[in-house]
Amino acid sequence: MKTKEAVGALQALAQETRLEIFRLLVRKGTGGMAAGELSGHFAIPAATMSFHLKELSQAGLLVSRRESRSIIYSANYEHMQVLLGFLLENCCSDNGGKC
Amino acid sequence: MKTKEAVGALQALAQETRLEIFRLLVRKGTGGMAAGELSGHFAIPAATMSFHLKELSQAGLLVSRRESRSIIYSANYEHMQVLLGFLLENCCSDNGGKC
DNA sequence: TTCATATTTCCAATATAATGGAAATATCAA
DNA sequence: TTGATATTTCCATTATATTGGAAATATGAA
Repeated sequence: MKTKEAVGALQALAQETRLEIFRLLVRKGTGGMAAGELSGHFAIPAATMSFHLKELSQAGLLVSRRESRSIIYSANYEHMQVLLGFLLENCCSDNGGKC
Repeated sequence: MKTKEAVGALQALAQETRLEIFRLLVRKGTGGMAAGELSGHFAIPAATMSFHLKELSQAGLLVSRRESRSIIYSANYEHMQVLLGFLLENCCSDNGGKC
Protein backbone atom coordinates (compact mmCIF):
# COMPACT_ATOMS: atom_id res chain seq x y z
CA MET A 1 0.00 0.00 0.00
CA LYS A 2 1.23 3.49 -0.85
CA THR A 3 0.75 6.64 1.20
CA LYS A 4 -1.73 8.27 -1.18
CA GLU A 5 -3.89 5.16 -1.22
CA ALA A 6 -3.89 5.03 2.60
CA VAL A 7 -4.73 8.75 2.78
CA GLY A 8 -7.69 8.10 0.46
CA ALA A 9 -9.04 5.35 2.71
CA LEU A 10 -8.50 7.37 5.89
CA GLN A 11 -10.19 10.41 4.32
CA ALA A 12 -13.18 8.24 3.43
CA LEU A 13 -13.45 7.04 7.05
CA ALA A 14 -12.79 10.48 8.56
CA GLN A 15 -16.40 11.65 8.41
CA GLU A 16 -19.02 10.85 10.99
CA THR A 17 -21.73 9.46 8.70
CA ARG A 18 -19.29 7.48 6.57
CA LEU A 19 -17.54 5.99 9.59
CA GLU A 20 -20.90 4.79 10.93
CA ILE A 21 -21.90 3.42 7.51
CA PHE A 22 -18.66 1.46 7.39
CA ARG A 23 -18.98 0.17 10.95
CA LEU A 24 -22.58 -0.91 10.32
CA LEU A 25 -21.51 -2.78 7.19
CA VAL A 26 -18.62 -4.39 9.11
CA ARG A 27 -21.25 -5.81 11.47
CA LYS A 28 -23.49 -6.90 8.57
CA GLY A 29 -20.82 -9.10 6.99
CA THR A 30 -21.20 -10.43 3.45
CA GLY A 31 -24.96 -9.83 3.48
CA GLY A 32 -24.43 -6.07 3.35
CA MET A 33 -27.22 -3.51 2.92
CA ALA A 34 -28.93 -1.75 0.01
CA ALA A 35 -28.25 1.97 -0.60
CA GLY A 36 -31.89 2.79 0.14
CA GLU A 37 -31.89 0.81 3.39
CA LEU A 38 -28.82 2.77 4.44
CA SER A 39 -30.38 6.16 3.67
CA GLY A 40 -33.45 5.11 5.64
CA HIS A 41 -31.36 3.87 8.57
CA PHE A 42 -29.40 7.12 8.85
CA ALA A 43 -32.29 9.40 7.76
CA ILE A 44 -30.14 10.97 5.05
CA PRO A 45 -31.26 11.98 1.52
CA ALA A 46 -30.50 9.44 -1.21
CA ALA A 47 -28.19 11.86 -3.05
CA THR A 48 -26.08 12.43 0.06
CA MET A 49 -25.91 8.70 0.85
CA SER A 50 -24.91 7.96 -2.72
CA PHE A 51 -22.07 10.47 -2.43
CA HIS A 52 -20.81 8.85 0.78
CA LEU A 53 -21.07 5.32 -0.64
CA LYS A 54 -19.08 6.40 -3.67
CA GLU A 55 -16.36 7.87 -1.46
CA LEU A 56 -16.07 4.64 0.55
CA SER A 57 -16.15 2.47 -2.57
CA GLN A 58 -13.55 4.50 -4.44
CA ALA A 59 -11.32 4.22 -1.37
CA GLY A 60 -11.61 0.43 -1.63
CA LEU A 61 -13.43 0.04 1.69
CA LEU A 62 -16.76 -1.16 0.26
CA VAL A 63 -17.75 -3.47 -2.55
CA SER A 64 -21.15 -3.43 -4.23
CA ARG A 65 -23.32 -5.78 -6.26
CA ARG A 66 -26.64 -5.26 -8.01
CA GLU A 67 -29.62 -7.32 -6.83
CA SER A 68 -32.60 -6.50 -9.00
CA ARG A 69 -33.32 -2.80 -8.55
CA SER A 70 -31.16 -2.46 -5.43
CA ILE A 71 -27.44 -2.00 -5.06
CA ILE A 72 -26.04 -3.88 -2.08
CA TYR A 73 -22.95 -2.53 -0.34
CA SER A 74 -20.70 -4.53 1.96
CA ALA A 75 -17.37 -4.01 3.74
CA ASN A 76 -14.10 -5.00 2.10
CA TYR A 77 -12.29 -6.58 5.06
CA GLU A 78 -9.14 -7.47 3.15
CA HIS A 79 -8.51 -3.87 2.14
CA MET A 80 -9.11 -2.71 5.69
CA GLN A 81 -6.58 -5.21 7.06
CA VAL A 82 -3.96 -3.94 4.59
CA LEU A 83 -4.64 -0.36 5.72
CA LEU A 84 -4.31 -1.24 9.42
CA GLY A 85 -1.03 -3.05 8.72
CA PHE A 86 0.30 -0.02 6.87
CA LEU A 87 -0.45 2.30 9.79
CA LEU A 88 1.76 0.44 12.27
CA GLU A 89 4.37 -0.84 9.80
CA ASN A 90 7.89 -1.33 11.21
CA CYS A 91 6.69 -0.26 14.63
CA CYS A 92 9.68 0.80 16.77
CA SER A 93 12.24 -0.63 14.33
CA ASP A 94 14.45 2.46 14.86
CA ASN A 95 14.37 1.91 18.63
CA GLY A 96 15.34 -1.78 18.87
CA GLY A 97 11.66 -2.80 19.00
CA LYS A 98 11.18 -0.84 22.23
CA CYS A 99 7.75 0.85 22.04
CA MET B 1 -14.10 5.11 22.06
CA LYS B 2 -16.90 7.22 20.60
CA THR B 3 -17.52 7.99 16.94
CA LYS B 4 -16.53 11.66 17.14
CA GLU B 5 -13.24 10.78 18.82
CA ALA B 6 -12.49 8.18 16.13
CA VAL B 7 -13.38 10.68 13.38
CA GLY B 8 -10.94 13.14 14.95
CA ALA B 9 -8.10 10.60 14.89
CA LEU B 10 -8.90 9.50 11.31
CA GLN B 11 -9.08 13.12 10.16
CA ALA B 12 -5.66 13.74 11.68
CA LEU B 13 -4.21 10.75 9.79
CA ALA B 14 -6.04 11.54 6.53
CA GLN B 15 -3.47 13.97 5.21
CA GLU B 16 -0.33 12.96 3.38
CA THR B 17 2.24 14.85 5.45
CA ARG B 18 0.61 13.97 8.76
CA LEU B 19 0.31 10.29 7.87
CA GLU B 20 4.03 10.20 7.05
CA ILE B 21 4.89 12.08 10.25
CA PHE B 22 2.91 9.53 12.24
CA ARG B 23 4.43 6.55 10.44
CA LEU B 24 7.94 7.91 10.94
CA LEU B 25 7.28 8.38 14.65
CA VAL B 26 5.83 4.84 14.85
CA ARG B 27 9.20 3.60 13.56
CA LYS B 28 11.12 5.87 15.98
CA GLY B 29 9.48 4.38 19.07
CA THR B 30 9.77 6.07 22.46
CA GLY B 31 12.80 8.11 21.35
CA GLY B 32 10.63 10.24 19.07
CA MET B 33 11.81 13.31 17.19
CA ALA B 34 11.98 17.07 17.82
CA ALA B 35 9.61 19.39 15.94
CA GLY B 36 12.55 21.04 14.18
CA GLU B 37 14.04 17.69 13.12
CA LEU B 38 10.68 16.82 11.63
CA SER B 39 10.36 20.07 9.69
CA GLY B 40 13.89 19.51 8.36
CA HIS B 41 13.14 15.90 7.43
CA PHE B 42 10.03 16.79 5.46
CA ALA B 43 11.32 20.19 4.20
CA ILE B 44 8.24 21.95 5.57
CA PRO B 45 8.12 25.40 7.27
CA ALA B 46 8.09 25.32 11.08
CA ALA B 47 4.65 26.95 11.25
CA THR B 48 3.13 24.31 9.01
CA MET B 49 4.79 21.45 10.90
CA SER B 50 3.60 22.91 14.18
CA PHE B 51 0.04 22.96 12.85
CA HIS B 52 0.26 19.29 11.81
CA LEU B 53 1.82 18.21 15.11
CA LYS B 54 -0.98 19.97 16.98
CA GLU B 55 -3.60 18.17 14.90
CA LEU B 56 -2.04 14.78 15.61
CA SER B 57 -1.56 15.56 19.30
CA GLN B 58 -5.11 16.84 19.81
CA ALA B 59 -6.35 13.65 18.16
CA GLY B 60 -4.43 11.68 20.81
CA LEU B 61 -2.06 10.08 18.30
CA LEU B 62 1.13 11.78 19.51
CA VAL B 63 2.53 12.68 22.89
CA SER B 64 5.17 15.34 23.47
CA ARG B 65 7.76 16.24 26.08
CA ARG B 66 10.12 19.17 26.38
CA GLU B 67 13.87 18.50 26.33
CA SER B 68 15.72 21.77 26.81
CA ARG B 69 14.75 24.03 23.89
CA SER B 70 13.27 21.21 21.83
CA ILE B 71 9.87 19.56 21.96
CA ILE B 72 10.04 15.84 21.28
CA TYR B 73 7.05 14.13 19.71
CA SER B 74 6.40 10.39 19.76
CA ALA B 75 3.58 8.04 18.74
CA ASN B 76 0.87 7.05 21.21
CA TYR B 77 0.53 3.34 20.42
CA GLU B 78 -2.16 2.63 22.99
CA HIS B 79 -4.53 5.20 21.47
CA MET B 80 -3.85 3.82 18.01
CA GLN B 81 -4.70 0.27 19.12
CA VAL B 82 -8.00 1.48 20.57
CA LEU B 83 -8.82 3.20 17.26
CA LEU B 84 -8.02 0.09 15.20
CA GLY B 85 -10.20 -2.02 17.51
CA PHE B 86 -13.08 0.43 17.11
CA LEU B 87 -12.92 0.23 13.30
CA LEU B 88 -13.56 -3.52 13.14
CA GLU B 89 -15.72 -3.84 16.27
CA ASN B 90 -18.33 -6.64 16.20
CA CYS B 91 -17.13 -7.71 12.79
CA CYS B 92 -19.81 -9.85 11.07
CA SER B 93 -21.85 -10.25 14.26
CA ASP B 94 -25.07 -9.74 12.23
CA ASN B 95 -24.05 -12.51 9.84
CA GLY B 96 -23.17 -15.34 12.25
CA GLY B 97 -19.49 -14.37 12.14
CA LYS B 98 -19.37 -15.10 8.40
CA CYS B 99 -17.18 -12.41 6.79
C1' DT C 1 20.68 41.16 31.10
C1' DT C 2 21.20 40.24 25.96
C1' DC C 3 21.44 37.21 22.15
C1' DA C 4 20.58 32.94 19.48
C1' DT C 5 17.76 28.97 18.97
C1' DA C 6 13.30 26.27 19.03
C1' DT C 7 8.65 26.28 18.70
C1' DT C 8 4.05 28.05 18.61
C1' DT C 9 0.21 31.36 17.65
C1' DC C 10 -2.01 34.64 14.62
C1' DC C 11 -4.18 35.48 10.47
C1' DA C 12 -5.46 35.91 5.72
C1' DA C 13 -5.25 33.59 1.38
C1' DT C 14 -6.18 29.41 -0.96
C1' DA C 15 -7.88 24.83 -1.55
C1' DT C 16 -10.89 20.91 -0.67
C1' DA C 17 -15.15 18.54 1.05
C1' DA C 18 -20.21 18.03 2.28
C1' DT C 19 -24.99 18.86 1.35
C1' DG C 20 -29.34 17.98 -1.02
C1' DG C 21 -32.90 19.30 -4.74
C1' DA C 22 -33.77 18.31 -9.49
C1' DA C 23 -32.94 15.66 -13.42
C1' DA C 24 -31.03 11.42 -15.46
C1' DT C 25 -30.39 6.35 -15.58
C1' DA C 26 -31.54 1.44 -14.57
C1' DT C 27 -34.62 -2.35 -13.38
C1' DC C 28 -38.77 -4.80 -13.11
C1' DA C 29 -43.83 -5.65 -13.31
C1' DA C 30 -48.36 -5.07 -15.41
C1' DT D 1 -44.84 0.36 -23.54
C1' DT D 2 -46.06 2.69 -19.36
C1' DG D 3 -45.52 3.36 -14.53
C1' DA D 4 -43.33 2.64 -10.03
C1' DT D 5 -39.13 1.97 -7.55
C1' DA D 6 -33.99 2.38 -6.67
C1' DT D 7 -29.99 4.74 -7.30
C1' DT D 8 -26.81 7.94 -9.28
C1' DT D 9 -25.12 12.30 -11.46
C1' DC D 10 -25.20 17.26 -11.82
C1' DC D 11 -24.36 21.47 -9.70
C1' DA D 12 -24.57 25.45 -6.75
C1' DT D 13 -24.23 26.55 -1.94
C1' DT D 14 -22.14 26.24 2.33
C1' DA D 15 -18.69 24.58 5.42
C1' DT D 16 -14.08 23.05 6.75
C1' DA D 17 -8.96 22.40 6.20
C1' DT D 18 -4.22 23.74 4.67
C1' DT D 19 -0.52 26.86 4.01
C1' DG D 20 3.25 29.83 5.53
C1' DG D 21 5.05 34.68 6.72
C1' DA D 22 5.37 37.60 10.64
C1' DA D 23 5.11 38.20 15.41
C1' DA D 24 4.99 36.14 20.03
C1' DT D 25 6.70 32.89 23.59
C1' DA D 26 10.09 29.82 25.89
C1' DT D 27 14.70 28.11 26.90
C1' DG D 28 19.52 28.22 27.61
C1' DA D 29 24.23 30.25 27.07
C1' DA D 30 27.52 34.14 27.31
